[in-house]
Amino acid sequence: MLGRPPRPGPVSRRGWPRPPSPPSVEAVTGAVTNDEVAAALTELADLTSIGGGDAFKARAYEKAARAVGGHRVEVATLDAKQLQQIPGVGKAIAEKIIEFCRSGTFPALEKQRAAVPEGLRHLVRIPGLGPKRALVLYQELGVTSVDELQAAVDAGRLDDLPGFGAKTAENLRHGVQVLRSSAGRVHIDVATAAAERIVGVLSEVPGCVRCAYAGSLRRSRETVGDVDVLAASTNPEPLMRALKAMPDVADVIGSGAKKTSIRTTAGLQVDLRVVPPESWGAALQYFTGSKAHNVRLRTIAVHAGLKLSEYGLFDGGTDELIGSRTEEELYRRLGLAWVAPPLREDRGEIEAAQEDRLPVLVTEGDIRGDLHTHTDLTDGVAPLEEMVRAAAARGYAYLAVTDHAPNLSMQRMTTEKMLAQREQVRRLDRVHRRMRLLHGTELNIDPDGAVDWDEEVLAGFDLCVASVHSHFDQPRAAMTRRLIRACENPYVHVIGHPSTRMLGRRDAVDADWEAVFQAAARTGTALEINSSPERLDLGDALVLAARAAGVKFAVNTDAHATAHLDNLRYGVGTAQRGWLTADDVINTWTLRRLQSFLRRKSANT
DNA sequence: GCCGTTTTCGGCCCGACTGTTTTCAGTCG
Repeated sequence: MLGRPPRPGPVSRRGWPRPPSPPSVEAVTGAVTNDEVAAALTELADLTSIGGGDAFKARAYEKAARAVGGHRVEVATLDAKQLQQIPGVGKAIAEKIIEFCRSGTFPALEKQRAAVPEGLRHLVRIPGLGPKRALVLYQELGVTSVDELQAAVDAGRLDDLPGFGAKTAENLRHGVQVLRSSAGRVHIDVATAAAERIVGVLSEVPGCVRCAYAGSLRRSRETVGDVDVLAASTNPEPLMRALKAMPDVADVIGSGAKKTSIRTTAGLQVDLRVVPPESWGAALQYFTGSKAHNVRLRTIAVHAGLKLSEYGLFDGGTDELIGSRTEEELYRRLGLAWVAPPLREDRGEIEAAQEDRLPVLVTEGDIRGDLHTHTDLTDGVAPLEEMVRAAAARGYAYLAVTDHAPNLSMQRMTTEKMLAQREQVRRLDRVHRRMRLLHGTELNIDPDGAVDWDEEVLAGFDLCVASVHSHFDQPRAAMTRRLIRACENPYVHVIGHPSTRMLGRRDAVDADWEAVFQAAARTGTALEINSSPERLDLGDALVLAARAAGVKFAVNTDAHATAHLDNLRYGVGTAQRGWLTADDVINTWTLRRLQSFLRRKSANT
């Protein structure tokens, strides 16, 4: 299918996670998750487009992958007929899914894997490099990995390649850097899923007194390099054995009496430490970090004539144990209130804990509704009724449906479709007595800061989110003006994913954030904390700055499927890292207070 | 490969930007 590259040699297969083959124990026993099926279909889509296959076929696989990934029922439990009820899944894809659930792979996937070097799939993750040019690089230069691309760029081997000019080479160089800077780190949802699975298994091991994950994951960092799992037991051996025996362990990096390190098939490193039950609090505190926070704590201990380690808090002179069983005890003995893990970054939390003025952080339970969701009217995968049902099942008091507006033309939204949806929303609102449905939209902020539709149409929405979806490279002054003008629009209530960063793929836009925050605060425009694990936008540092400027926030999921509503926890984690209380977050408010905020916006500006 | 006020083929996500060309292909959202 592909032309042979001029430079023969073994194809590098290092570095990229791929579903286990032969199938894992889980796959054979039928416990294949929707995410795994979606990953296989996505891989097939990628390989198809890179291999120069039918673009529409690739798109069909992609669409099916998204639908499966967001499907509320485990597809492993469905038969062919039921599978074909999922939009985008027909006879052929249903067969592939069934075969995948049975054996962990299927013939079309294996055929593509054999035809396309695996590294090429990773090449197209470089911003600005798509399947077409990745294929050219492979066929003409034999490039099959990011490393080889970097070498080819550095050696000037792209210069003679038609269609690759100096600017392209420079863009690729920068793209490789962006990709590299995220190397080895995984998104928080992947790490959380792995950590919870492991904690679940280890907690069942006889002799396990306590088990939890610590590290940056417990602090709700946006990405994590590895997962730290902590267990308390007087008998570590069975715990170590249980971890090494888990089905998705790819290799054991090291294993001893106190610590075992493994790498999962997804390429994630997991460190398990087992401590005596009486050291639990000290160990949990120590392994949660951050390093900077712990350095401060140890300094405080030393000044008090004490010594703090992962084994406990000791008298500096006599080495007598003063405390070690719980974190609360340790902090109290050091004269501090217990500090919630997301705050432990040495960003003022030590002083606040000493003076007993730590914020009461917003929690997932405080959230009363989601203000940014999509349906299959635009690029979501679930129909309106399903999204509404799923939100109601979460016990929400309100839900805003905010499909894309016409200016994002790929979504083919029209005023007619929007008005028809509004009728549907009003009708459903009468059915769901306990949950108020708000009809909203996600407007597109154009390069000048203007948005879709005229005032008359905009005035008909209950709530408008407005977001940047293009022209990310505008100079700082223009981008700042653009965002401020969006804030000044009386119909814009929330700025969606304000920095537009994609973790590991795209940097935040360049703007004078201080000026933007002041505009948001002045105009009563909330800034979103987008809970998608690929965004988490605003990020914690900007949240801190915005809060200081008096900004209010909306922690939304931007759900494109019912399952995405569960991503809320990650947005809340970021809000906590930004020191936010429930009062800072408008979607913790009662419907009445929220509506008053929305109305005041129009009056203010 | 999916889908259908169209019933079995022919369309499917459209428009803009970028860098490269000299009229356009590739990429992105």
